[in-house]
Amino acid sequence: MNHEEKILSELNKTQQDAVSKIDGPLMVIAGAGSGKTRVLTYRIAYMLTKGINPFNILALTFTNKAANEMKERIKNLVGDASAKAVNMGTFHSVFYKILRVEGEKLGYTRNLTVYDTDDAKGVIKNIVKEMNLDPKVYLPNFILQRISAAKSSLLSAEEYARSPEIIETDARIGKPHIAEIFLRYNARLRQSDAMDFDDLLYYMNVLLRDFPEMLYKYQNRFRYILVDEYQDTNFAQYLIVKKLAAAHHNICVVGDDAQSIYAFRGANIQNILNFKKDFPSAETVKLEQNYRSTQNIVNAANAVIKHNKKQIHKEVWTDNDEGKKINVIRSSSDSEEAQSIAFSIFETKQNEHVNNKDFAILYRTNSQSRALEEALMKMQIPYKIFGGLSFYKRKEIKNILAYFRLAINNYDEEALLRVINYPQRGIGATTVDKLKVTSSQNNVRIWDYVQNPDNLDLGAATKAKLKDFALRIKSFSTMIPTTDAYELGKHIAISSGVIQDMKADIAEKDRLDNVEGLIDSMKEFVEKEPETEFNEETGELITEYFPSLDRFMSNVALLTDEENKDDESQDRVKLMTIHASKGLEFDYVYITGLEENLFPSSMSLGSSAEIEEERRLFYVAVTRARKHLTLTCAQTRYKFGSLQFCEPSRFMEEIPYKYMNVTEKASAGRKLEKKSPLSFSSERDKTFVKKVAKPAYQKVTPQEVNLKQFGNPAEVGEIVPDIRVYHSKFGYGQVLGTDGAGPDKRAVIKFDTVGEKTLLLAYAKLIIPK
DNA sequence: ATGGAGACCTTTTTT
DNA sequence: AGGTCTCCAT
Repeated sequence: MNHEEKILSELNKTQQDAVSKIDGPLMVIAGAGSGKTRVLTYRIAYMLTKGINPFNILALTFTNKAANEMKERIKNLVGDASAKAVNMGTFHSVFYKILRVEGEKLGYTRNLTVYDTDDAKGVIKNIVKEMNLDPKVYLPNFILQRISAAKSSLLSAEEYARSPEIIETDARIGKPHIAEIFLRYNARLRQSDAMDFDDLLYYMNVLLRDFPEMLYKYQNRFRYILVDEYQDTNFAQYLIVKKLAAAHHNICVVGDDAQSIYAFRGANIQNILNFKKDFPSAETVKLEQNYRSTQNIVNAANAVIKHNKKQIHKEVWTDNDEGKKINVIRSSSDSEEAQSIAFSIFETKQNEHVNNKDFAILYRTNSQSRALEEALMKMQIPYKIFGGLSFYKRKEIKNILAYFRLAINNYDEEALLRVINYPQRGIGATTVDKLKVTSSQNNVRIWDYVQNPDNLDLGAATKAKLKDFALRIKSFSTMIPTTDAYELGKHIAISSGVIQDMKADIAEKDRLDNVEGLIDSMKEFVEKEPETEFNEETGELITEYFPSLDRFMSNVALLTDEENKDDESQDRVKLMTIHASKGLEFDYVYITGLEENLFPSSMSLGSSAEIEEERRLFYVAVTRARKHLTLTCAQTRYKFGSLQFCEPSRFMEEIPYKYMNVTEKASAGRKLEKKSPLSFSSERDKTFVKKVAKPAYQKVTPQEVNLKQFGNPAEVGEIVPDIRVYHSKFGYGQVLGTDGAGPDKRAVIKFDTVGEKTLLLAYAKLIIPK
């Protein structure tokens, strides 16, 4: 059997169709758990064994996680080299790479910075302020949504300002200056050599629209296009894909309309519904066999999604066992809900000899994670929160990254404003305001004034401080080409005073650890085998390059989450929002907070379209489970610090009772007599409320708890050859030897799972196991 | 210029 | 409850 046949032999008939039809347009409607990722990865592997150049394949995903996972799986099928060479990533990251190279045609440079949502909001806040508008009327969030919606539908700021309908709408809602803000916002970003998330898609469209040679180049480069989660693409994404595929027509889109959960940010289900119109010769393959879940789960999910009117017809079915009934636990309060989940996990682990990592707890909003964390801590169950306050969104990380950004791109104004007085160097709000005002009046970049403040109305001491700051940043900038990312990162962290500032405050310990963690990751970046890159002109493979700070930053810019490659080696319960769980699967799943106004969210009660999106979200949640599903809800919950009464979610009642098993929990764990599964008399509700008691627990940070189970933090002096240590990222290992002294002392450690690493002890946080 | 006290708002979901 | 913003005292 040759390689090709082997690939096909591991698939069912419909999957084979989806994999082997590589020429011409194809739409794959993939039901939940039907092996969608398998089809995508096997399809790419199949193409590679057929001799297609990986350079000509473009695979677009929605999240970094999905891209990494697919890359990993293709590697296992066809080997490292060709897997690496496939152009694979999120829409945003792939187009960012292209725009860094081609952006000069659009007036940007290679140092192009990406502004995240916080940066964008900062810009808007400044503009609202300098226009003397009421910040309560012109809320940054709202403005940004308007701008984002416009850009996602490829409407420029000028077109926005010219459109009578839009102007009328904005006037009607009492915000007539949005158009002006939009114009200034774009100008400000351009001046900062920066793009926001939506710009990456918008300008990619401009590039393909206004530069025929670019269209030609990328059409020929990306001869085979695959798009994952097609139901979640917005207009800008849709049009890029359509344009790129227009020459060769080798486009395969994979999606499931039932799992479209991003309409709120502009995703358009019509894209998948209209695929046949755009590509009349398109074939459609429907994957309907679910390999993931038990019959109970599949049946329940089907019953739920039936309540939606708009959908592509499909019958998802499974050959798997009937499985256990879906558990429903109703608790009196949010903290009790969390406790009963923790207890259920504990019990299941005992009875079925399974691991922590086989469990996932899903919730609608990030704020629900707190109660769950507390309960898990109390029961000593290790856990990991995915998403939420992601690593790269933490203040200390953003601060240090702002230094890096500013060193790379001196015009990055948001980065400049973030660090101009951090750590404090006597450049206070008054000075900064003066800089902002003068800069916007004279249309001069703030950076230029910081470098040369002589003509400004400022005291001599202040001017000296500004110059000093500029010189320092400049000195970082000049080091970029010659100093690797790790060395320069370390240098900036220290000589900017950031490290010292955090060391001064013992309460900043965790933050310091995070910054040191970032610098550790820079060391890894410098040491690891370089990513394969292409020379844009020749298509030639480049594997050797200098691991400079700007390269590091271009890799990090669009990461929204910590790398979690070693997830599976960490035995922890997983906590995440349902949105973040899309595409993943777990043996045991808990869906929490099934209450009206929470899930479905109170924000979505306005229209049936929004309720349907919430229902699809619930469908996604249910179909994450392989073996067993538990639904939980509480009768009271703290919201904004005050106690709220909650009704069970309508979604629970959409699951036929025959698939469920209902448990009611009072605070003492006492079982209550039950009548109908989900209705409670108001009187009983009151008795529940009385019993709500705050558990007495000691407030400890997750880090502390997680460390405690492994041992005590090691002093640098304790690290000697032969001892066993634990590292939060690499796990257990043995010290082979040490080298250097003082802050430069290093240890070579052989880790059980990841092999030998050299760590700088001042940065590595090692633990001596109990 | 800085820091602390108090008012105020928040919660969808993410690249 | 927790974070951010505003105002006032130092």
